[in-house]
Amino acid sequence: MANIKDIAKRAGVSVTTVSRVLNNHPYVREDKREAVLQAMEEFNYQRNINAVHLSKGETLLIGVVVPFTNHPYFGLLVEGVANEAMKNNYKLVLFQSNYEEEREIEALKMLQHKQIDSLIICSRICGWEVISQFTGYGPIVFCEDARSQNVSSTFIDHYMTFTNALEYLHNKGHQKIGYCIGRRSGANSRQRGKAYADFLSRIGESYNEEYIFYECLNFEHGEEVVQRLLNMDNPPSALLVTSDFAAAGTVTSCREKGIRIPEDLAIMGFDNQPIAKIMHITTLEIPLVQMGKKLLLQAIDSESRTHEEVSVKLIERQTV
Amino acid sequence: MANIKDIAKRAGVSVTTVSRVLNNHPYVREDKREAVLQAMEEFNYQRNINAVHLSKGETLLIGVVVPFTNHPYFGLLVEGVANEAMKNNYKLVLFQSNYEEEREIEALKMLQHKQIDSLIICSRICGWEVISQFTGYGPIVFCEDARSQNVSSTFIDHYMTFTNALEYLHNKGHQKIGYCIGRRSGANSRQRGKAYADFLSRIGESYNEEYIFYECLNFEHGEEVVQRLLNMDNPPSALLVTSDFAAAGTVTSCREKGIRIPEDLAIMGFDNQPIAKIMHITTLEIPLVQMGKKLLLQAIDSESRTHEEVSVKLIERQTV
DNA sequence: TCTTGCTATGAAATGCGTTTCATAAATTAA
DNA sequence: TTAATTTATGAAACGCATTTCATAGCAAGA
Repeated sequence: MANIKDIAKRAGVSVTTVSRVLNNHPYVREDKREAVLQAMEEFNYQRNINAVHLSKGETLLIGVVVPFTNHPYFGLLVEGVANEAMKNNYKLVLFQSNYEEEREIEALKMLQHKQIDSLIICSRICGWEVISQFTGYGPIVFCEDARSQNVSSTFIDHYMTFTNALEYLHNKGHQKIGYCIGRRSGANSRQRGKAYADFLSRIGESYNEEYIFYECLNFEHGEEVVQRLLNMDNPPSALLVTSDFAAAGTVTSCREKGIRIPEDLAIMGFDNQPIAKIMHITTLEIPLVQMGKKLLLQAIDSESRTHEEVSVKLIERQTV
Repeated sequence: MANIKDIAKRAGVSVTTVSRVLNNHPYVREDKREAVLQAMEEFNYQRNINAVHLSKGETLLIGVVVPFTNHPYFGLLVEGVANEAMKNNYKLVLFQSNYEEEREIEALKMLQHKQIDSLIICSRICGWEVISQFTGYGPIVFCEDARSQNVSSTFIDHYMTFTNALEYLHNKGHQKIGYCIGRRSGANSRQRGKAYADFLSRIGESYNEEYIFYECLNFEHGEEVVQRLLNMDNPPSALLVTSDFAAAGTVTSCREKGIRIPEDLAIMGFDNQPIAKIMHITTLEIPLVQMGKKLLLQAIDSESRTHEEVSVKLIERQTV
């Protein structure tokens, strides 16, 4: 394959001039520019991106760490990131972590090695003490409240959101409220857990471990929830389900088992995915695509560290 | 940041020796190896990946083109690719094409520029005359029958599969059968369309454009299908829905509208996603994760071009 | 003792584009 | 007309690791 030198020779100019043409720098006489372009055409010249990267020290590649790629929550988030990346001429390198710390570290190391320019971590696993070792290598952006860290973040105030949701159910007359969540650990889960505990003590209910359902990520997990519900002596009358798909699964399974919604069980979803609309699920709208966009913009801004809070909106439908 | 030269100087050896240590080449005396390792430790040496790429002419990056990232079909497929990529020390560069030809070409150009080592195209848009211009730059792997092309592929015989599914419904007593599909064009859609037309003429039914539903990708599209069904004078008695999520949406919507399944309408899904199991949807199991794995293995095999046919399995449940 | 062959090591070439620096030529301002 | 700019261009340095080639030392086999 022809390289810049061949083009220069062919066009009768220096490599510098070719580079100027390549990068649209000024100060190239029109006839020389033409000659260069023609030579490139003639040799079907392709510039070696790796040489460009080496030279410029940047790759136009941005890493995105998600626990799963085939989850609707991260699907929408990544879609938002991907759309904005496209607009800004960046490409995405996808890391599926499966919530394994090692995978996240691999991504951080790619940042360190400058194989990617920045890194977006959608659901952090590593502790901050690990993350902080890498902050010097490029922007790291989080999808959680990271205001105390030297990184950028786009986040939702999960404590407040969860509190509001619980209050809403309480105002609708529910006293026994449970919730379904994706994972036990994680900053977001912790915030929600705290909001839940605080809420319970405020309304004078005791904390019932049985009312919390973990690993509720997808449609299919709704079935397990209902199964456990059926085995309870004193089941909750309302459930906050932190994923519309899990909520939809729960609703579907309830219908099958003859549990009336919202009479026997009120269900509130999260995200406002299309499925929630179709199934008339009351939910909290989280602007995932918009968040993805913000995340990417923060990722490509290597100058400043910013924190953006995004607010959610209650969508009232028929399951509460 | 320290480079290989600094390390060499510090360890009192040549850069070649450092490179040997770096790449586990033989012929380095133990004490020198130690010295190099220590120097690397001391300077917290990170090798410049871009220099490695430039030098080696490879990137350990594989591109994956999907129309949407947040679609369960591609979600599972990419998961399969991602898992296998991890095992083989490759990373993925994700291209969301939105079925725009230009996006696919961008990916092909990255292959051409050697920014990625190979490319997996999950749902081709460009014509073969375009693709063939890029086959010389690295392996391009397709998720469709591409036996006639100089590329690798992992595919399903959609003609046969669709035919079998139609026969199955026919054997169950259905004469008026319609189908829902993602997009109008595309190799797979065409194969299915042909199977459908051939089937109709075989059973002596006339082709009814109304019985074909396009843009059926997700749960929410099921509702539209049912809406259209309700407006028909002579609706089909069975529907082949080429996505379990769309099938699930259809089932849900039918229940809401009082259409009994399978009595009034038989529904057969595709993929055997978890949602199909929960909702007892009869479906055709497509081993997406396994296909993803095969795709990746083909992508990293730069020597040979192979074609692997994958077979599907009928999962009988309650919607037919 | 003389080959042959392996072990060990480094200099230099290679991959390729960008950017800095120096210089020359052409304008514009004074 | 001279000084100050602006325009135009190229040589060389730079980013950095890999790999080829040459060489030297040493051991085993003939």
